[in-house]
Amino acid sequence: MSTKVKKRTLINDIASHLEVSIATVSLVLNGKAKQSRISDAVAERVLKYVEEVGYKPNHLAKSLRTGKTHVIGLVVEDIANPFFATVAALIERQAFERGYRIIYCSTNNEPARARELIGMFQERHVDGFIIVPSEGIEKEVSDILREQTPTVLFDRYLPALPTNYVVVDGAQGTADATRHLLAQGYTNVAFVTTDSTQTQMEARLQGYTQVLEAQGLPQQVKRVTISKDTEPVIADIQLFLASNPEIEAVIFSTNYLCIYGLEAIARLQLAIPAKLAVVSYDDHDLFRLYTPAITVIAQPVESIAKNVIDILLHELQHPTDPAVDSTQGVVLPPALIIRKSSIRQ
Amino acid sequence: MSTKVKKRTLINDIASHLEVSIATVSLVLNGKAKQSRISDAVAERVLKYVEEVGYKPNHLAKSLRTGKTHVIGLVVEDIANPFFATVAALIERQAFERGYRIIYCSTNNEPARARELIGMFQERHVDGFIIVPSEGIEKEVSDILREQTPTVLFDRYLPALPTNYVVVDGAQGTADATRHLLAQGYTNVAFVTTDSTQTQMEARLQGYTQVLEAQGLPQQVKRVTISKDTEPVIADIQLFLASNPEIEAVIFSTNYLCIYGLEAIARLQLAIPAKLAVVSYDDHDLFRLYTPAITVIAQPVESIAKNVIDILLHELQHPTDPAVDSTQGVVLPPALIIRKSSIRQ
DNA sequence: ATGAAAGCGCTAACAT
DNA sequence: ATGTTAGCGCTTTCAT
Repeated sequence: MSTKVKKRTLINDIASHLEVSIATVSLVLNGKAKQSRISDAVAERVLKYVEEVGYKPNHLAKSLRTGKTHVIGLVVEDIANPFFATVAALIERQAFERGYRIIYCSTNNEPARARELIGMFQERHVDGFIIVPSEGIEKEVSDILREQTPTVLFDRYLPALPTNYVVVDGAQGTADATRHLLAQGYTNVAFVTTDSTQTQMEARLQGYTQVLEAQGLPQQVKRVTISKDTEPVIADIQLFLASNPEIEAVIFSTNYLCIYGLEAIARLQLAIPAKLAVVSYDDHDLFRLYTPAITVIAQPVESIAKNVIDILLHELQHPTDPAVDSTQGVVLPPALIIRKSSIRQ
Repeated sequence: MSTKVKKRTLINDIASHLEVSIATVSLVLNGKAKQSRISDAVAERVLKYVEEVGYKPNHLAKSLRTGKTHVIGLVVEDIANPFFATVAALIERQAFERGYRIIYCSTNNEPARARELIGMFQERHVDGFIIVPSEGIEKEVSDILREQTPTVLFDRYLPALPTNYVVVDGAQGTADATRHLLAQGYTNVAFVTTDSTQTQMEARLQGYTQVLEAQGLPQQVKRVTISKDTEPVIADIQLFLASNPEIEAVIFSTNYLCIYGLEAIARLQLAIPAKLAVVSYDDHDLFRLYTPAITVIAQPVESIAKNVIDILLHELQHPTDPAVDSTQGVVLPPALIIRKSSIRQ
């Protein structure tokens, strides 16, 4: 005598209880009653009983059969970064409402990990991908494209590949910030960025370069190497600022660089904005609440999420002919939010 | 002539190419070659060819057959909260290394959403659950337990239910912080918390109450109602502080309450710590970098993650007799990190 | 030591 | 209008 655990209700149980075939049940459940000319009476009985016993179809079996999992794989750089966390949350909510689930993972910008995660998502048979691409994963992404899995990149894109993408106009954001600083009377503006050559980083740098070149003003670009260990990053920024005392204002190309930068500035005891004006990319609790509050180039997170999910769901629901390139590239405008850290006193 | 997309390699293809049965291939792939007395020669040929063609078994089929998905469902309060984000990242990494995948979702502390998510994870046949329980989800959790799905709660637990859990000693954390403030000479210490009756919140409050009672000092407890809209929360804290000018120090029971609190304090232009000393739960970039830096009761995130995943994987790999209660409750110590915001000047 | 075959639960083409 | 049945790709028992 074995202690049997209560068994789940199966489609079979429904069918035999109702004395109809399992096909009828399946058809009704999948909203194909009408087109299969199943009588309303039967359809109703099925629906009622299904509700009554709380029958839930086995997704594994369903997916195995249909080849669709209704799961989207989301590969971001770092889910603990508020920018990505916010976009992910917005995407998740919208996808959920439209019947899709999101599974997400962070690459920490390590190509090896990105490859691993994409592979894992493929093994899990995701229906589509949303990817914040690290450098050097062109091959994996093009493999996905070849298999015709709908995919949207965001935050940056891979110029070599014809993909859908949603990005923010980084050149415009930085240019706006740079002009704002010049208008405040700062003439010696520095730009602190990473050593990455990803599209969004290059664009942000370009906005800075172009404005200063046009004005014939000196440029000071510092490229920082990001490591898991935060201390060297802070020390690097600190050294840069200490060795270039002529700098009056600095723009940080990402939220985490600015966080490190604020630490460096605090150690150097430079008053913001009296000794050094500060502008950062991305809004953040810290920047709003810092004393003084930090001026930021904010990215339109709601709009990013909406565009990403709209494009992806459209492709998922209207498969396109791979022969024609129906790829979409969306570029959204950033917004400069001016706070005390960049106002000349 | 249809344009056939390149077909995935199946276990069948492997078997027929190698002219062995698919059972042999399956057995070898699952490390059961030895116990099925398959010749080393054959096993080696299989492994070599599998490697060569990059065969990846279909997880859906595998799961349908075995009933195991090797996926763990992680239900947290808010994945954008750095505390949960950090614990989630640590759990994910450890689980990954041991062959398990994590899918996670935020409840925003809404019981309805928690129920929905747990249901969704069950539909996806997760092998186990890690849950930060909202109030009022005792029924769903006890359903999970009845189905004998291994489960671990963390951050708080459900006293009515015999579950595994990993929590931090909130009473001790708050008591340490309160004693520290008293030692600094502050006698009028307030405690700002939420209106939640979750175990961790009650414990944190208790630590405060007990210390002040023991000293015969006055207590000032403010319970704030959290809403999606941040403005009323800030206003509420601001009003509380403004109406009780005798308060010399305040302890916030969560990181987000303190963030709202800092905003309120800034609006009231109260100097920290000259006019008001501040201590918060959880460490955070903002607290480290704020001027002055904020004293915090830090939770041992690595240890929380390690305990959670160890307990869960143990249960997953060594199913226990449901008749005996082998449930584990782990209580970890917090650490008081003293910074300038609580040092009397 | 290896192979044949029965399912896991569901969908959908085909029969009736 | 409804029922029968062949798989989806894999694991595992049982037979050889």
